[in-house]
Amino acid sequence: MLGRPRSFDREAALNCAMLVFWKHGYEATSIALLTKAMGIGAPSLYAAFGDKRALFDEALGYYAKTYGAFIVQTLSEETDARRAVERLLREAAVEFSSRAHPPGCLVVSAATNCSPQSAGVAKLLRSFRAHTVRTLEEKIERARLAGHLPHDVNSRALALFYSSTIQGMSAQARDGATREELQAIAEAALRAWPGPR
Amino acid sequence: MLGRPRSFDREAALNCAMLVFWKHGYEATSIALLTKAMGIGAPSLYAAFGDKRALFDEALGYYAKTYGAFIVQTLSEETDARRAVERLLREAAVEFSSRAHPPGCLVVSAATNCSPQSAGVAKLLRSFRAHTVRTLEEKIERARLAGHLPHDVNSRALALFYSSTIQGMSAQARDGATREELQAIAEAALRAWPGPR
DNA sequence: ATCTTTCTGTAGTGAACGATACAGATGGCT
DNA sequence: AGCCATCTGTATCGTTCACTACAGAAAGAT
Repeated sequence: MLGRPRSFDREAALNCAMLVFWKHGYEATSIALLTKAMGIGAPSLYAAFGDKRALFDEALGYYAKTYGAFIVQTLSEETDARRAVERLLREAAVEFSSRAHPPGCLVVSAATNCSPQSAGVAKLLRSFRAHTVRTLEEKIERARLAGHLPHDVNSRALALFYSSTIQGMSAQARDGATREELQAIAEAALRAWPGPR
Repeated sequence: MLGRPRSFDREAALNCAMLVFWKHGYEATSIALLTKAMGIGAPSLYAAFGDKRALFDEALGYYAKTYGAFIVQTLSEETDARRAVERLLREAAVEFSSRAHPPGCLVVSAATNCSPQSAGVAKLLRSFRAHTVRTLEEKIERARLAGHLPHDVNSRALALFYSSTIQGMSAQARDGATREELQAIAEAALRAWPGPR
């Protein structure tokens, strides 16, 4: 190691940047807003993270490993489709409404309003969401083939419904919904799980 | 009438502006993008509509009277709560996925990513959505008191669930969901309507 | 036909955007 | 202690932002 050492905690700064992106979204977050929240100057930001886009990509990765980890974990740990969806929705209700960080989900809400020149960010997040839908769909399809679900269930449609529920819960959280309200939404959505009526 | 008459159709221009706001959201829509889409110069825009915010407000009102009218109409015409929700979701599925205009709902998606200085737009749209939830909640509560629903139904929670479903459908439409997929989401959500299982 | 009033196009306003040049500060290394 | 690669703060880059001053064009009123 040579030269003057960095005067700030890189991970702590990254965490701060992520919170700002989470709250305002990619485009609406200015470098000035970031440097203020991270407590560093612009040159330090660029030296440590590249440019705004690279910082966002890294912040997104950090989100996936921390606050968004419950989704990845649930999808990998829960083999039973019904249990996976239950846990996904119930944990989302708690996570999205936590006062310890911005409401909702960064992957859902960080790039819904995009000008043409930063369409790449919207595309990246969309691919993240598409991956979640696909994983959920496969899980449901396996359950259907195993006979845990009626044969006429449309796996893709069901996966889209619960993905849409998560996006709706994120939107409601950003509109100020409380934990109890999000939990009620989750339970209502779970009533739509296929089965004899 | 005195002076040189306006060389463009004001309502047609307003319609174009609305489509751009619908597609990119309030902040990500620049004046340059607007003037290009409207086919007029910046001074004409400012003379006819005021400033960017006033233009957005008027575009929002125009949206409410045209593409978004089905929500207002459904909420005013359908007295039966169940029928209102069914019609809301089924018409939203068709409307949100139409190729004749940007996907999703302008009220849901035009100001989700906002910098602090245009928080007023986000607040305005949020109040629109809150009004919808309240109207739906009152309709459901009346149905519950009339005995059309189990007594232990939480009217607010159910209204939030279907509002959340609409927001989720808008998000899915923007992610590229087809009409059939949105319809499947709507039907799934309708399975959550309270009743004996 | 001329006047008057408004609109249109060019061209440019100050401010904020993302991103940097530069010089001085800093601390591990020899 | 002195060296030197790297970081930090100031001050600024060119671009784009929302917005407008100004001059010429256009048509109803007379």
